[in-house]
Amino acid sequence: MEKILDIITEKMQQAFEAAGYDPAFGRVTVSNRPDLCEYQCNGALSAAKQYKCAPIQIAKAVVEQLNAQDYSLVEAVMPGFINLKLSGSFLQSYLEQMRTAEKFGVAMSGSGKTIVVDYGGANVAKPLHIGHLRPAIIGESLKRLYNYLGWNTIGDVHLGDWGLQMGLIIAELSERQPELPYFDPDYTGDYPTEAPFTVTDLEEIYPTASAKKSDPEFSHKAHQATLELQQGRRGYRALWQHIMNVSVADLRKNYDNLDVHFEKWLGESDADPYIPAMVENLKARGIAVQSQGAWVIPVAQEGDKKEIPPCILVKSDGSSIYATTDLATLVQRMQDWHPDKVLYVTDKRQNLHFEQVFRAARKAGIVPPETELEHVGFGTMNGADGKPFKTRDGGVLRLETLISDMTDFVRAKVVENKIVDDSEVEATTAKIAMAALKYGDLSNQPTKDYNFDMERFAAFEGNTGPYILYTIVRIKSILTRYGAWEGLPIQAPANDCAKDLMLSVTKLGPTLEQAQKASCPNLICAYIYELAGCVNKFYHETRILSEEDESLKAGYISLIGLSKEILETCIGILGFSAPEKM
RNA sequence: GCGCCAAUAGCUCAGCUGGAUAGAGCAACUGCCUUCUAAGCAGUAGGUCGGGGGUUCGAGUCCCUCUUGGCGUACCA
Repeated sequence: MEKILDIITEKMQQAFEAAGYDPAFGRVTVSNRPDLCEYQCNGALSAAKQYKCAPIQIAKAVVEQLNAQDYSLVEAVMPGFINLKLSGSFLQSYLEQMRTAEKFGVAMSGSGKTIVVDYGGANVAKPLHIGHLRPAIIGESLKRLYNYLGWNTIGDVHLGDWGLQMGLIIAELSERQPELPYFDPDYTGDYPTEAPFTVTDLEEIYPTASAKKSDPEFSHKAHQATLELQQGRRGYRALWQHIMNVSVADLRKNYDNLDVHFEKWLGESDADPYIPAMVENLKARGIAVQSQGAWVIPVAQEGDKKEIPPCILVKSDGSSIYATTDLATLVQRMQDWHPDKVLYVTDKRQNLHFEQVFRAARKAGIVPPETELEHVGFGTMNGADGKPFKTRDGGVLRLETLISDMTDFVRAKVVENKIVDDSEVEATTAKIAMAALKYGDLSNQPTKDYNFDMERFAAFEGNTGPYILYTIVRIKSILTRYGAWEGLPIQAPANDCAKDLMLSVTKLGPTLEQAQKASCPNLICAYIYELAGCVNKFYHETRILSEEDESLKAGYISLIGLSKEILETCIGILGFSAPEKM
């Protein structure tokens, strides 16, 4: 469906033209003075200079050309604004179209296109910690958004399973248990099927090893192990497989708990087979050159404001680096999936890295010009005090712990409210906790740092996930009492509250479109907060079930039913869902 | 050093290619439950939009500069 703003902008442009002015001035925007009007056009103010006359004269002339039937208000006011209010019948027919259309008439801009969303970034051998929350939540949400807009979406967790961290673990293990056969280069037998460690062990081994990086001897050992692993040393590969098995099972469980699901569980290691041919090719074509002992792809361009270091393809010790695996991963993705777009959701500190990789990928011809590459760099999540999130003893907080803390906090309130049966407490709690957590994160601009404040996010009032859920639950309660409501047609607004609600409903399409364009799920949060506010106001001002005029009542029901559907669609895109009661 | 980003109410944040009186939430105070879930609604109070210049009929928004903070700056990811 065409957006309302486009419809009335078109009419405004025609009016400008008919009045003898450049139609380009006819852009209409949502009003910033809702007390005066619903939509406004400021074009007469801009046009005044060009036509050397008072803006109000232009505005008046344009207004005369507009068809008053479409609006309940059309006026030119000083100094030259054109104020518009839509007519009730216009809104009614627009909403009725939305109600009956596929996906509420939202334009399927991604129809026939494929996008790869690279957003997990979990490292094998490390449990998910607080730092993995944002990529998971934001990535999942963006993926669902693209999917809603018609794209074929492929979410790839892109495990960190091939870099130095693997070498660090192997080196640490070799010091702790040197007697294991994995470390005996002459060993030719089969390796044990059982891993010599558990997830819990790994959780302790990696940080210990990582802390030892400053020790030159250990560091060298870890780098050496990384190289040998990548070169295929048998024992190391076997050990690596153990780490993978133990770790991935745990990661799946944790992502499932977050309701985050990947279509592909590939990792850096899966890109490895593509590396040798890619490197040889780039060397042969002169795209990769030697520099300071390494093979690099120069990516500096004319007009760079800063010096962009070259993209390192092969380190001076012969091993690959994250740029190598990212490029090789692109080779694999282009070859297997032919995406129209590849979207990376990682910490914003990797901005430069992706700039280098993207440039290198273009230069090397790995990614054709028509395939879009985008990096969504999100900000850091800090503690409630604004400082980096740490546990009391200074460690990194596990994601599991964070979720269970949030769950406990919410459960206490659910129990206290006594609205749901004992048997439903856990399921309801889980939904509310997920809403609190995800909405709390997603309602911030992705690029900004923000403070994670559990009490604020899980608060049952204000701009929070639970508030949105509560609004939905209230509507559901009425709809259940009313009975079958799905086919009821939309009616013209009965009062101001109804009209505000209807106007808000029409903004679904523009919101989703803008959120996708800007990679900003927070726009969806802001939208449903506004929509929920309109619903609650309407709910408060209108006796719905006790309305005696059955026809009027049916109109109310139809309107809140549509509102509910839209709210649920939006929270589905954000990655959570509403319970029946709360 | 160079580059990127941020600075708006006591706190956490919006502010859509410059436009009318800078908006929410929390915290504070005040109303509204014999009526569909008060996890709600309505209202009061609170801001030299970091400082200073400039462009413009008009600047939180654009340009310059300064201050403060965060981040990045080839062999970690």
